[in-house]
Amino acid sequence: MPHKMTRQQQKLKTRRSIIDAAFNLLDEQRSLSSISLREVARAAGIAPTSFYRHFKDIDELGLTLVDEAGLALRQLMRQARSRIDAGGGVIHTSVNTFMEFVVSNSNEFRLLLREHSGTSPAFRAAVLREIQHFIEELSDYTASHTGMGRQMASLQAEAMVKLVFSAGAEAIDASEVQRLAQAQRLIQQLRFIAKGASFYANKAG
Amino acid sequence: MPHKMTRQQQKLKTRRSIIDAAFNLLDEQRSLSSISLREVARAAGIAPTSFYRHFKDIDELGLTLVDEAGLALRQLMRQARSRIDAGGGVIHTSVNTFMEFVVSNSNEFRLLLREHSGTSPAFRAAVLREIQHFIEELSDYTASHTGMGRQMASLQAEAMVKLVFSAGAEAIDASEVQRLAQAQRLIQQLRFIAKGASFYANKAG
DNA sequence: TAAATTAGCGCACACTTGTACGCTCAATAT
DNA sequence: ATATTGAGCGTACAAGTGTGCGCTAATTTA
Repeated sequence: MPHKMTRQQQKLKTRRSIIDAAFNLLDEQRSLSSISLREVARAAGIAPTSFYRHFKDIDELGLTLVDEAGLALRQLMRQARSRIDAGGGVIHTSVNTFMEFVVSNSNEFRLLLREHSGTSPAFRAAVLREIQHFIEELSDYTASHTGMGRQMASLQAEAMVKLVFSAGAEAIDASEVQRLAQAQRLIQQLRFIAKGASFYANKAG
Repeated sequence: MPHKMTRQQQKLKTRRSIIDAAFNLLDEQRSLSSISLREVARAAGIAPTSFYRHFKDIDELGLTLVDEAGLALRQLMRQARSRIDAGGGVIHTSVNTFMEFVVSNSNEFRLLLREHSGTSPAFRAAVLREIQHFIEELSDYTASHTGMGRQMASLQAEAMVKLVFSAGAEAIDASEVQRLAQAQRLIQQLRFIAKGASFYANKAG
């Protein structure tokens, strides 16, 4: 029973329920471009026209969702880094953390995955920014921890992130045991890259 | 001026115009789930209801498109193999061939790319089959040409194919010069994997 | 030649969609 | 205490959708 609420608080609460409703609609069968304004409004418990009090478009809502999902992803990265510093292999820890994210925030990850190759240029660009961010941080980490040249580190990080996302795409529909097997494969593949990159770094800079 | 035509020929011709119309609708802004039956019919120059004489669903048409795109991809693979046998590095030749495909069959590739992480489980499965096929052939090739164990070859092939598809996804929206730079990066990354895989293969089998 | 088949069409129907417009009525500002 | 604001609602409309039904006209079969 909410006792009192300022107007702004109430508005924020409604906005949140719109966002949450949209996320819940984004299950394995729906994408941003296939959910309608009315559908979201219905799920959020407001009139269709009230939607406009919060977002000018369905696209504006979509960008908000991408941002939120990207934020969750960045939080994951921080979490992974702290675990690494606490011990445990870099690759192993990162992969496990990532897989946890895919499972526990599956709708968020699905959104990023889908809109990465979706129909909206704006959404694609937004997701790409998130991934670039991801690559950059990993690249910095690698460069500073291995003394590898920046260009090599960047190549390695890009390849790794792409593999991780691909694996995540498969993991999202997989069972627990399939996911574990996939994680093992991924870890080995990332080691290929790490090994190969360090080889070429020592050889040709 | 077509002089005469059997009924079957005429029907096949109409079917083809439906398929072609659908492919043409699948530009950078549209996906299978966002094109409507009426839209396809309009583009094909037939009445909406005539569509049903050829496909029971829009989904049935979708599966046909995925199959056709996959077929084009397989033809590409054959072409790449023949070029390899004629000399030139395996990786280099494969990447160039693939990039050519992405450019000259961009709508087909886009279809595969998009439906790979799309909303329809049936489409996803269909695309996955095509990719698995791709991986398997590369895996066989690697195993027989390097004497590497099947499991290692499979891991390597999977990683390579995933990287290639990721690069293709970026190449499709890129300019000529960007594409060339991207191809260079990809080639180097594939070398990482090849090097890493052969290292682990010699070490632990 | 007569009968059967069938690709393609037009009409109709019940829905869903985005959004313009004007109202209410509670929270805020004056 | 009074005036203003603004979140949320209901109504309405034009446009689009998938698809059932029955017709035509030409090809195929008998």
